[in-house]
Amino acid sequence: MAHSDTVTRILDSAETLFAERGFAETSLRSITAQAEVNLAAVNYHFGSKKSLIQAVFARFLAPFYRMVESSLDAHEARHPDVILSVEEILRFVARSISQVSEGDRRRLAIFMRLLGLAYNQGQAHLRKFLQVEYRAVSSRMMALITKATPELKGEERFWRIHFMLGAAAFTLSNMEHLRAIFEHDFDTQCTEEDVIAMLMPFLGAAVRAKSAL
Amino acid sequence: MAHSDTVTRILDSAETLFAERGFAETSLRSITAQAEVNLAAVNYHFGSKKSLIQAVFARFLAPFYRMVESSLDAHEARHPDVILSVEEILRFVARSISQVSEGDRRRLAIFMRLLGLAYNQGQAHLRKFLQVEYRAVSSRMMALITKATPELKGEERFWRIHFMLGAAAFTLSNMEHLRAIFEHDFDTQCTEEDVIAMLMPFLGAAVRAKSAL
DNA sequence: TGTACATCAGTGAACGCGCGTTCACTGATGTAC
DNA sequence: TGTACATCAGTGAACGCGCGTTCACTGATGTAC
Repeated sequence: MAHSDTVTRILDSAETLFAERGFAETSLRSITAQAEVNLAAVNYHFGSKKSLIQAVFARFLAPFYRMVESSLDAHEARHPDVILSVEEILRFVARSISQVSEGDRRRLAIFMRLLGLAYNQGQAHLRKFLQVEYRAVSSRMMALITKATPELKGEERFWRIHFMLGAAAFTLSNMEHLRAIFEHDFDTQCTEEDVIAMLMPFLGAAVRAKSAL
Repeated sequence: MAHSDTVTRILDSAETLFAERGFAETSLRSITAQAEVNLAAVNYHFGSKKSLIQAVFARFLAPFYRMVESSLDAHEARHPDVILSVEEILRFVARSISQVSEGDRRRLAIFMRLLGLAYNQGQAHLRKFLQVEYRAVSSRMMALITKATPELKGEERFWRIHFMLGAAAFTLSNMEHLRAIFEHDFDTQCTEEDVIAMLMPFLGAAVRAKSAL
């Protein structure tokens, strides 16, 4: 599947529309109409709607993960044996995200919405896709978080990681809508970067909370 | 709309299936088949699928909110002028939830899934329904949280409330799936109550984090 | 250099399916006189 | 007490629509001999 102009235009439109409406609510007809491309071209190039969803995801995730890996490698080469805090780990992730999606805010919303969907029942194909394709990076992240929180039992760490994931996925995937509410309530602008800057100490403090067990 | 047996059976089936699959993925045909009821009965009793969704939601939410209101009233009568902490507020909510959904775990998952959907674009009818029907309770909760966190600026409190909402909505709406992963990873059982017990100190510490501003 | 064939991106129209909704209808129960 | 009518829960079948997918086809480009 060489990246012809048609393929790129389909991916661009799918990215925008998925982010705006979600997956089930976006028809192939609306994607191909916006891309000014023939309806059948999606099935010709991608085979199915499911594969298109995965392709949209992969186009964002592959460079993102490469970025995380290489910046972690660089850091570990410079500072071997240094144990990162949760906030520092999150900052690595956030920096990689903003580098990969530079200039295009929607990509972050898509990524997070997909993450949310992947955890929903009935989207097993996405969950499987994620697990298989990106096992390496996510287990590296898990190992770092484990080092950063040695006082937590494994069970509680599991849940806290998912609480963090939830806060991030919910907030970022609904970013546009939440910002609209915010601007209505407070009559102030608020950028995505502002929100992420507020999210990090929130999660950092949360993960260090005294255990409930 | 008197609560005939048919109405109750439709609501019960819709509740189960919505919780298992989500709203868009659940057809009226599957609901009426499980309820052993005629397909047309949904439109006869509820008018439309949207109204059915709202009715399922209302059946859970109305007693839940009544419970929160009355237990807050009782508490304020016993201890006037006492300022509740965020954890205590959350405990009031959690207690009301488990009292309302007693014996039926699915109801919590539905409630949270709906909350998540309400914040998604394209589900404007749900958002509006929630805002209109339950303005009173949610503004009372907001006022309590504001009292509990006097050191926060309004803007940051707004975002932290939504971070909390996200962690709770994501975790609880995907509870069944997350517990399946957990049990696979750790070979241990884990109840919904256990997860909620872990979530509360997590959120309490998070909301008290030092401001990023 | 010219011809025959293969490959491949893209197309237009149609297919079958499942969906939410509608509608004319039934049969039981209640009400008026 | 009996009859005529109204109300209402529920039904069976169909409607129209939008969906993802398929298929026979076109036309351009590359390749073999």
